[in-house]
Amino acid sequence: MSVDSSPGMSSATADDIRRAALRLFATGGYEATTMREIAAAVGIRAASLYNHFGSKEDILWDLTSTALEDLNSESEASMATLSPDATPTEKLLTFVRAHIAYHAKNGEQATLVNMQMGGLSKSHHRKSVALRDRYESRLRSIMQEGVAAGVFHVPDERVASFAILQMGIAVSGWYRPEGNLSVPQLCDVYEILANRMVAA
Amino acid sequence: MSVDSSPGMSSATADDIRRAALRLFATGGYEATTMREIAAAVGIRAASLYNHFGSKEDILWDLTSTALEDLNSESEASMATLSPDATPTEKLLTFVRAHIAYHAKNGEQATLVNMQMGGLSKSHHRKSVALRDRYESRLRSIMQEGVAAGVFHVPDERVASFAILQMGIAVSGWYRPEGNLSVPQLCDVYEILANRMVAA
DNA sequence: TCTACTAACTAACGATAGTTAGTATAGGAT
DNA sequence: ATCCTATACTAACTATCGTTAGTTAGTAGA
Repeated sequence: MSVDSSPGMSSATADDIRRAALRLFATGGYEATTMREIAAAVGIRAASLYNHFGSKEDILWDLTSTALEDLNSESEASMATLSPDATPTEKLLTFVRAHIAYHAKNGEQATLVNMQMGGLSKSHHRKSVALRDRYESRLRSIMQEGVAAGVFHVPDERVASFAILQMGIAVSGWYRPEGNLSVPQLCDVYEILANRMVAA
Repeated sequence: MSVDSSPGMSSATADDIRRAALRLFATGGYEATTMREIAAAVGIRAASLYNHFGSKEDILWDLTSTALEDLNSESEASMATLSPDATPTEKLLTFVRAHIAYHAKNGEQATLVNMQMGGLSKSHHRKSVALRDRYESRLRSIMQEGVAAGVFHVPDERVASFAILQMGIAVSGWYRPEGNLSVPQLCDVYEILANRMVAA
């Protein structure tokens, strides 16, 4: 028995399972998806899934934790490109650009995180919420910094943060790369909208 | 056998079932909620639910269609208060105010519509999507009118519409009436944010 | 060549889901 | 007083779920 389960090393079959489960969970929901459906999408039998993952919830947790860690690390990597004396506006726009880019390029992962976290065990759910909070608090800090510096003027900094986050998260629900907007163009649009929201 | 099922006339027990199912579906998800759980929340046995609704999906459809019709009718009622020569800005702010008020006051209904429509039958799902599209297209029209009149300046009117819709929908996920923001205050905040998004 | 391991298979288990059948009871209308 | 309807109950059915057991074919290393 091997049961990779860890998002690090993994066989080709485990990756096939991840891909199939991600698509099925995101489109049909975690509870509504059966192990037999996942197996059929991969081309094996349901019992063989247990050679790669310990349980159905293990697959969900694998996908969820990977998605949240990717989101955090891509966001942190973007922010790290800024000079230490960047203005709050520069920080905000950089955050928004990474936020939009992730949600445009990883629609299924984002959908999973935003709609299917209820399928996780209590312990995994707690860890996921912590990762999500860590991500969201980064925007809250930027917002507070801008307000304190007098360059952002928002009626309520908590509400404004949620609004910016959520309009980006929604991108994962409708954006299609084959449409008439490229990802950089989409990021441009949201940079403008976010910038207007905080400017007096 | 009576099986009211229609959102019009209904017994007190049917309303109890609606309330319990709404809460359970919204918090735990449709697929993850069992008929026995709903029944227990009402204080009856699972089989007795079938005196009031034909199936589990019937309950979901009852709640979903009611929610979408309420959303549409409240929005239309708000727009009807405007004079015929109202400006695009007045129309936008009126739409946003009703949008936010509904999502603040009806968090569970909104959550249901936004996350659990996948549990509906194909036919009911089609009707729900049509109702939702009717709602969303009203904002699109306002946006187009404002852009055509030269008073709105948005980088992409489709994206801007989605952004305004979604930042309001998200309110249903976090707003609590016992917090430090009243519904009118919350509407004020979002009026400002939406107004800024379309103003050059 | 023998061995150990991976990963697939078939078959089946126990639990639980939505649902139905049949029955009992209370209250209003005739 | 008696029917009738509404609504509750108990009991059970059937389907399907996630999961386990036991087995087998292929493969890399000693």
